[in-house]
Amino acid sequence: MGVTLSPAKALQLWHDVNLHLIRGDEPDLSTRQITLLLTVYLEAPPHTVRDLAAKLGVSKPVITRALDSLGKLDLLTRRRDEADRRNVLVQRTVKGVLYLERLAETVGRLAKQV
Amino acid sequence: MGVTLSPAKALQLWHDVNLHLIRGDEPDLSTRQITLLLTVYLEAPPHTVRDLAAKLGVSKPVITRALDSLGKLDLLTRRRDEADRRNVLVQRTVKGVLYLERLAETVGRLAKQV
DNA sequence: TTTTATCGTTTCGGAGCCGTTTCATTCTGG
DNA sequence: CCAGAATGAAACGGCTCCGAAACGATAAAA
Repeated sequence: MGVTLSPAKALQLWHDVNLHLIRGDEPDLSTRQITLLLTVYLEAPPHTVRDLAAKLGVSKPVITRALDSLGKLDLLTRRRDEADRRNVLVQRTVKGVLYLERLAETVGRLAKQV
Repeated sequence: MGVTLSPAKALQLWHDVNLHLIRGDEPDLSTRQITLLLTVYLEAPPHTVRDLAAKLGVSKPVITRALDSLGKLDLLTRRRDEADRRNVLVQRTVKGVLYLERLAETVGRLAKQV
């Protein structure tokens, strides 16, 4: 349960992954965007704008705009909640799954090299 | 040599650390800025603007501006190279050391919880 | 039904980051 | 000594992000 990571190796891993993200062709996601994306994929639905804003500790417009950006990239999608049409439900996409699979592979591979 | 990290744990770790960065009071650093900061602290000096730009795969003005931003935060500092006054040498600061120590502690602690 | 509350979006003004191009300073080789 | 190369910074235009406040749509309460 849990992985032991010395301070030096933690920094090296953080450096290597970020460097990989910079050098890659993938579009750059902000810290808030990647955290939002991971939250939707790691936690159980449903995900509303309000809930996501609270979980991330940011304002609702930040979520709305991040959903705009991530939606354009097909990494997430929105749907109206028919049970309560005030709500918007945030859902996963195939491209989002593939994106995070690549990210997980990268982190895992670089951790092994540390 | 190296740490084994399953895909699920890699994503959870990436999520947790980014969430911690968002929620913290620390000023948000861009991916390029944090990578630059880590490069200076992990690799041996001297560090010139040109070398750092090449290592990160970005243009020189990106480095110049990142140094402006990180300099305002006292995380890095500039000094003229007296041997070749065209060069600027990027150097570490006490605040930068402390900042990265905190980051390393955070990554290590959250990795243990994964 | 009418009023109140909730939800997500839009608007507004401000700030930061980006790449390209241009520039001043400094060094180097003929 | 002087023309050319190298270095980092500044200027320019474009894009994105941010929080606060105002807004319409929907639901719940009175």
